[in-house]
Amino acid sequence: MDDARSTSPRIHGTIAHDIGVEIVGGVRKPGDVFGGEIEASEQLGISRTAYREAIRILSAKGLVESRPKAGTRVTARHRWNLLDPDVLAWTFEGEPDPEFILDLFELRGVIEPAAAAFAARRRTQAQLDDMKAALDDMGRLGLADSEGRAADQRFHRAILAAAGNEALAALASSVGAAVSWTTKYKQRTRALPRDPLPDHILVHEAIVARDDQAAHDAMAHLLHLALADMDLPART
Amino acid sequence: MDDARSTSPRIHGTIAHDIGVEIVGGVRKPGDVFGGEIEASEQLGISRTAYREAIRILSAKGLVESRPKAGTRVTARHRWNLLDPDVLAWTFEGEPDPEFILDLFELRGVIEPAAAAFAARRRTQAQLDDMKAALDDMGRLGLADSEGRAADQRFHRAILAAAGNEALAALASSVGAAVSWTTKYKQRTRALPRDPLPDHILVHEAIVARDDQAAHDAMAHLLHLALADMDLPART
DNA sequence: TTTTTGAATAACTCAGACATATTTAGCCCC
DNA sequence: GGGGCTAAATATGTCTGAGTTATTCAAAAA
Repeated sequence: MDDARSTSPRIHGTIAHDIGVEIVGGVRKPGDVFGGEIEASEQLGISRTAYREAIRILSAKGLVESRPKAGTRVTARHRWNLLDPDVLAWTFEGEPDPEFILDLFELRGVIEPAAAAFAARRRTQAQLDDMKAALDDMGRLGLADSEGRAADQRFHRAILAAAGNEALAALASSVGAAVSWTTKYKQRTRALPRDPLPDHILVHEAIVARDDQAAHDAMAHLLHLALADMDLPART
Repeated sequence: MDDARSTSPRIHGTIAHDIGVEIVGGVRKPGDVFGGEIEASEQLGISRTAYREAIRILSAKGLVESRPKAGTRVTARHRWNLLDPDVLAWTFEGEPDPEFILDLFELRGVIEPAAAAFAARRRTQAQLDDMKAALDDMGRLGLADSEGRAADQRFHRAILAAAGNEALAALASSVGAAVSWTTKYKQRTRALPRDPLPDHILVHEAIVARDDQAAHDAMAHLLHLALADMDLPART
C-alpha cells in the first residue's frame, strides 16, 4: 500500500539534514552567522549551488534567514516550524529537550482525544473495520516489538482518518511519529511496558457505540498511561 | 517590538509563492508533472537556478517531489504540510475549500480552549498584564477595525504564551493567523459582528482565578460565537 | 514469461561571472 | 556634536553553460 521506495540521497538534501540537525540540536544557536557561501560551501566540499539549495530548504522551515550583505543566520526559536515533519525528525535524532518532549505529549493529549470524539460521531463502517484490524494485529502473540508499534500506529491513524478532519490528521501524523521516536528511544530500558490492549479496546468500543464523550475519555486515559510508562519529569 | 522590516522579494521566493498558490488552489493537481527545468524556467522567464530553488522550497513543504528522469510532480494532498505557515497563507490567497476552513476552526476549537486551561494553571503576573493590556485595547472606542483585530490577536497570543507549551504555541499561531485571514475575508459582508468583549473578559477572569475548567469552557464559548458569526455550512 | 542490458532523459552538480541589495563608514551640512 | 546624505564594501541573488548521475523504459536475451 505504502510505496516506500527509497529516494537516493542528494547532496542538497543531506546538507540540509546535517545543518538542520545541528540547529535543532543546539550546536548552532539563534543569531549564529554562517560563513559566506563560497567559504561555507568549499568547507563542506560541495558547490555553491548545492549549498544554496540546502539553505533554501532550511529557510522554508523557518530555521535560517538570509539577507544580502547581512549573511545567513539561525533565526529565533519561536520562528521555527517546530511541527514540520522534518524538523521533528531532526529534533529526535539528537537528545531532545525533555521539556519539549513533554510539550509534544501534552499536545498529543489534546489532539487525539478530540480526534477520537470526532471519530465516534463520523466514522464509517470501513473505517471501523480498519481500526478493528489494527487492534487484532496488536493482540497477536508473535508481536515482534516493531510490528507491535506498527499496528499501534495503524490504530491511531485509523482513528485520525475517521475523525474526518484533514488539518487534525496532518498535525497528529507528525506529532504521533515524533512521539513514537521517543518511545522507541526509551524502550531500551524496559522491554514491553504493559499490556496496552484493554485501553485500546475501550476506545474502539466507544467509537463503535458513537459515544464521543467516552471515546474522548478513553483515549485520554490511554495516552496518560503511555506517558506514565516513560520516566519523564512530572509537570503541573 | 516586532521588527517587521520588509525583506525585498527575491525571484525564487515569488516563484515558489506563485506555484504554491497554484497547487493549493487546485490549478495544479496531484500527479501533474512540471515541464523540464530548462523548459519551465525559460517559460517563466527566469534562470534554472532560481527555478530550482523555488522547487526546493515547495519540496520542503511537501507540495512537490522531484526525481531524476521521472521529473517534478505535485504530490498527493495527504503529503502536504497543510499547517505550514506559508502553505496556509497561500491557501487563503485563493478561495479555500469551505470544508478545510471548517477543519481549521474545529482544530482551533480544540487547541485554544486547552491552551486557556493550561494558561490558567501556569500564567505569571507579567503574562496576565499582557492579556489585560490587549483586552483594554480591544475595549477602546476608536477601534479602527484593523486595530481591533490586532488587539484580539495579541490577546490570543498572550494566552498562548501563558500556556507554556512551545508546540502548542507554534501550532496555534499558524492556525490563528489563517483563521484571521478568513474573518478578514468574510468581514466585508457584515461590518462589526457583535461586541466580543464580554466573552473575552470571562476568559481573562478565569485565567486570573486559576480556574482551568472555566477558562477552557469560556474560550470554547468564545470561539463558538466567532464561528457562528460566519456564514459557513454547519457540521455534525 | 522473466531477466538483463542499454539507451534516453530529467534532475543533479559544478564552475565562473555578473547583478542587486543592504550595511557601514565617511562626508557634508546644519 | 548630531542628523542626514553619499558612496564604497560585501554577501546574497541571479544567470549561463557544461558535465554527471540516477532512474525509467524499451528492447533483447535467457
